[in-house]
Amino acid sequence: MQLTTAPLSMANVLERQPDLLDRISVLVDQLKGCCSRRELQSVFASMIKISADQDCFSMNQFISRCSSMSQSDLADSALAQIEEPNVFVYNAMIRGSVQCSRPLQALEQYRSMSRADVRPTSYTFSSLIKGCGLAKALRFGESVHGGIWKSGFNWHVFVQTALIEFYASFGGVAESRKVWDEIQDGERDVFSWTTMISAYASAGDMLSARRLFDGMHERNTATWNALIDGYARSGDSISARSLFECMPVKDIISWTTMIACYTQEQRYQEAVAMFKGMIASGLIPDEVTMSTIISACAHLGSLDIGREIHYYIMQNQFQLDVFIGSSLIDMYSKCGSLERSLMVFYKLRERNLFCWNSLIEGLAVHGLAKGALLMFSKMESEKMNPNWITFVSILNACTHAGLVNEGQRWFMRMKEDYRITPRVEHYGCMVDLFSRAGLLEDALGLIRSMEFEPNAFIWGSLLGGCRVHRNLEIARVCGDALMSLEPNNTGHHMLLVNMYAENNRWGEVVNIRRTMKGNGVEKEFPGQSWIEIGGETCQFAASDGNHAVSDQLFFFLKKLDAQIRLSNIDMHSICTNY
DNA sequence: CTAGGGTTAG
Repeated sequence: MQLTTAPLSMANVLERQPDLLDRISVLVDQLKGCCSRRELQSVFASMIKISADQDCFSMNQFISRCSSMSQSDLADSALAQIEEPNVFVYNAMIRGSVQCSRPLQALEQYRSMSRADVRPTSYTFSSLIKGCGLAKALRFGESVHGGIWKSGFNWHVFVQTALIEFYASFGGVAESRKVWDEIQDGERDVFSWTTMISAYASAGDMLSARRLFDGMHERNTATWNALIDGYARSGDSISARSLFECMPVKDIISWTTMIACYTQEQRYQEAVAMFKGMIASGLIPDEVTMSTIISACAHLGSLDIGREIHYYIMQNQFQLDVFIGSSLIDMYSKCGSLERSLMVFYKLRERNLFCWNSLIEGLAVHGLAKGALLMFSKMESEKMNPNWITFVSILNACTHAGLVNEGQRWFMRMKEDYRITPRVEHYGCMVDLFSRAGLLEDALGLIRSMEFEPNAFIWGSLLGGCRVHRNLEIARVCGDALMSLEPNNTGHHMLLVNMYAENNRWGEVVNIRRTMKGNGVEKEFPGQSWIEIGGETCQFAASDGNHAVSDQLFFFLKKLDAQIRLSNIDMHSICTNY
C-alpha cells in the first residue's frame, strides 16, 4: 500500500488535534530556552510529530532561534520542510542568513521568494539590503532599490535607513544623502540620523558628520559613539576624547571606541589607562572590549598586564571566541611566551584565519621555522585557506632560519598554487631573505624586477645586508634611494656613514653629513622603547644617559646590555666552532 | 525586525 502525503491544511490538523495551539505554544516557549543545537533538534522533532512543521508561525519562531544561535543549516532544513512558506518565514530566513554572515544565501532566498510569488514587505527589504552590503553586491542592491520604488517601500524609514548604510558601504555618501533627504520630516528618527552620521564618518567627511550631529535635537548614546568613532578613525583622537568627556552617558561601546582609538594611534599606555577607567566606572567589559585591550597589551609587550587581563577573562567567564583567541595568541607571542600562545590556540573551539595567522607569525618571529611550516600544513589539512598575511609570516620564518631555497619555493608556490599576487611586503621578505644570506646581487635583481616602486623597508633591508656582508657598491645604491625616499631617517644615513668610515672614504662621509645637515635632520628623535620592571612600564630612548632615566631603570638596562653582549660572544663562539 | 565598538600583517 502506498501512503499519499497530501499537504495537511492547518484546519485539517486542528480538527484532528483540538489542543494543537496549546502544544505549539509550549514548543515555542521551549524554543526560547534552547541553548544548544541538540535542544533545537529535539524541538524540531517534536514539531514534526504534531505536524506543526507546516505551521508558518511555529517555523518562523524556529528559524529565528536557529539563526540567532548561528545554526543556519538547521534553519535551511526547516525551510526545505515547509511546503508553502509565507512571507514571515522568508523574512526570518533572509534576516537569519544575514545574521549568520551568509549574505549570498539571503539573496538566493529572496530570488526563490519572488519565484514563489510571495510579496515582500518592509522587513524583507531592510534585511535584504543589509545582505547586499555584506555581499558587496552593488548592482544587485541597486536593482533591489528599483524594486523598492516599485512596491512603494521607498517611504519606509527602516528601508531607507538600510539603503543609507548600503550606499555608504560602497563609498557613495552622496547616494546615502539623497535617500536621507527623501525621508519625510515626521519620520526621521534617531536611527536614521545616526546612520547618516556614520555614513559621513566612514567617508572621512567629519565636517558634514559634525554639522548633522550639531543639528540634532534628540541624541542617544549610539549617536555620540558614532561620531567619536568617526574622529577616532580619521586619526583625530583629540576631538574623539573631548566628545567622550562631555557625553552625558557613556556605555561600554563608548569606552571600547576610545580604547580602540588609542590602540590605533599606537598610544598603548593610554589605551590601558582607558580600560582601567572603564572598570573603575563600574562598567563590565565584554568580548569586544577585551580583544581590543589585549591587542594594546600585545604591542606594549607587557606580559604582566597581559596575564592580568587573561586572568580577568578566565575569572569573568568570557567566551574564548576567535577575536579574543587570536589577540591572546598574538599577545603571548609578542610578550615572549610561545607556550601560552599554543595553549590558547589548542583551547579554542573555533579557529578562523586570524587565529592561525597569529600562531604562525608567533612561531616565525621566534625563529621556529619548522613549527611555522608544520602549522601551515595543519591549517591546510583543516581546509583553512591562507591569505597574503599568512605568507608574510611563512617567508619571515624562512628568513629567520636562513632557509633561502625553502623561502624561494614558498614565494613561487604562493603565486602559482595559491594565486596570491605578491605585495610589496612579500618582496620585502624576499629581499631580506637574500640580503641576510649575503646574496646581495639576487636581492638587487629582485628589486629591479618588481612591478612597483620599492619602498624604504626594502632598501633598508638590502642596506642592512650590505653592512653585514660588506658590500659598499650596492650599499651606495641603497643609500641614494633611501636619501630621496626618507630624507629624514637618520638611521639609514648613519649606517652608510659608518660603512664609508670603516673603509676610510672620508670624502663620502663628509658628503652625507652635509646633505643631512642641509635637510635639517640631525635633531631627529632617537628610537624609543619600553621595558617592564616590577610591573611598571618605563620608557627610554637610545641616547638616554643616566640623568634622563631613573637609577633603577639605568642599572637594569646596563645589566641587560651586559647579558646581550655575553650571549653574542656565546653565539659567535658557537658559530665559529662549528 | 533597523543603528554604535573587536583580532593577525605593515
